[in-house]
Amino acid sequence: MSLTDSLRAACVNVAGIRPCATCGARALSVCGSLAEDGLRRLAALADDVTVAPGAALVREGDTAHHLFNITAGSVRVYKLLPDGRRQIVGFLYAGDFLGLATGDRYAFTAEALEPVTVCKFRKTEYRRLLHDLPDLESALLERASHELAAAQEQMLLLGRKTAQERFASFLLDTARRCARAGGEADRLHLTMTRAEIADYLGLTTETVSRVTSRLKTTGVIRLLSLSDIAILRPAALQAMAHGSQD
Amino acid sequence: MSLTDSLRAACVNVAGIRPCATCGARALSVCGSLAEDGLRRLAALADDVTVAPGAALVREGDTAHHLFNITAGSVRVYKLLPDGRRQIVGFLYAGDFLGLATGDRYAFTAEALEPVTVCKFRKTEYRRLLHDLPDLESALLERASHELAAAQEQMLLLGRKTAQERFASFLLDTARRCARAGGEADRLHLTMTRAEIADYLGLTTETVSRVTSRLKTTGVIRLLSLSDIAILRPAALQAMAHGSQD
DNA sequence: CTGCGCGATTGACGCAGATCAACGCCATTT
DNA sequence: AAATGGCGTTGATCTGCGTCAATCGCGCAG
Repeated sequence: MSLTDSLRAACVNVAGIRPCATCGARALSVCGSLAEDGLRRLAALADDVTVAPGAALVREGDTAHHLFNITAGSVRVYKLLPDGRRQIVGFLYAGDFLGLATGDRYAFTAEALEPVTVCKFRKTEYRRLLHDLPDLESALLERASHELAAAQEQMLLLGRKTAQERFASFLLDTARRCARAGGEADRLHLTMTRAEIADYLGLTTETVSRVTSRLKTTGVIRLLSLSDIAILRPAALQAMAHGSQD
Repeated sequence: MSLTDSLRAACVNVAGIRPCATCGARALSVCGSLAEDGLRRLAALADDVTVAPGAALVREGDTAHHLFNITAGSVRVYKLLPDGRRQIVGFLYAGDFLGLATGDRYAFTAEALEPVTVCKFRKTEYRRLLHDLPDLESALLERASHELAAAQEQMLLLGRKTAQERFASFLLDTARRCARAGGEADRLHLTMTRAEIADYLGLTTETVSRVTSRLKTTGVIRLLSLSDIAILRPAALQAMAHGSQD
């Protein structure tokens, strides 16, 4: 792995490729806050890495040496209880930052759902750079604020919403993200399995499946395939997500 | 209220009182990162406010004009569903910062549990100050990271833990906080009601009460009063919190 | 094409925790 | 001291979702 890394780094440096210039995730990411000069300094620290589906970017309990910027693909971030119960605390996509909620050690595991590419940074170097680039630090703080607000919304979901309300909220969130990434509204693509959705929503796969069927038979959504969903009645879904009856 | 505020502000300025110098919360707070000069500039923006029990610091949906630093007392932060279901997303104590997870509008309500004192800042002014005081911004980012990690831990609790595991986790967290605030380990003081604990843990008051009784009869804890608890078997509580049997 | 295997769906049943209800405790008021 | 009211506890019952199990459907290897 470190061999692969150094090969890539070498490639980037030697060939003089400037990945940031062509990076589709830049506009969505904290890097978007940086001017030419800052971007160059950031790029000098970045290690461009590809991760295969199922492979881990970081593991819960490991010493937190690195930070990541997702540039393509999607990632599951989760915590485990000793007996194997899993809570997925978030899914990450292009533009998302991984490692904000990190102290000395990672408190979560992050694994690729699809082929993923990331910009990988050494934490020590990144920290030094933050000191020099206040814009980057502001952008990170901004990002952290949003994540915190999202986390609080998820606590409301996990603590107080019914299965149907949870799933409706999840579909709307996902649709919003897909739209922001350039998809059409009322259309969404899932990169994770039912089991992963369940572990994100604090449910079981069976319950996720039942709720999906119900939304299908009531004409609120339509399944184009297992992983592609059309929202037929957005208002109804919205109402459900916020706790109105059926 | 704005009269009270201006009187206090005047008092601080005219009488030359420097509340930071005597502030018990400074060591616990982001202000702790500031040198003499930065602290003076921060203090110049601070409005020292007292809030009565039950009164709101901020209300969900209001335009987010202010940020707060809790200097004494405790606060409940919660979100509501339209039908009244409540999720308390956190309790705040001396040294805690309120307003990190804030965009244009507050996404939560914050109310005093006890008499509370805060340093209140105008968001616009605070932001300008952040620009000049990178140490403060770093400290805030650090704080946001910790909060995010805590939020993820709470998602694990809400999504995957049993009632007993949730309550055990809550007791340990609270005991740790009490210890950090100068109390003895294995002893804790609750500033909230059973209903508030329930709304924090995604349970009902009845379930909180039943679990408390069980821990009492199994000799894991002892109730000195309704709001003061001694942990008799910390290891057992720890095991419970992480999901071991009984 | 056929068989295999994994993920998704559907059904039957059970249980942890919610709901409903009664009561206890204690502080405050009159 | 009696009445009031808010909070906490305890018991009986109910239910949403989990658990267990069977089946389906689709992609893939041979």
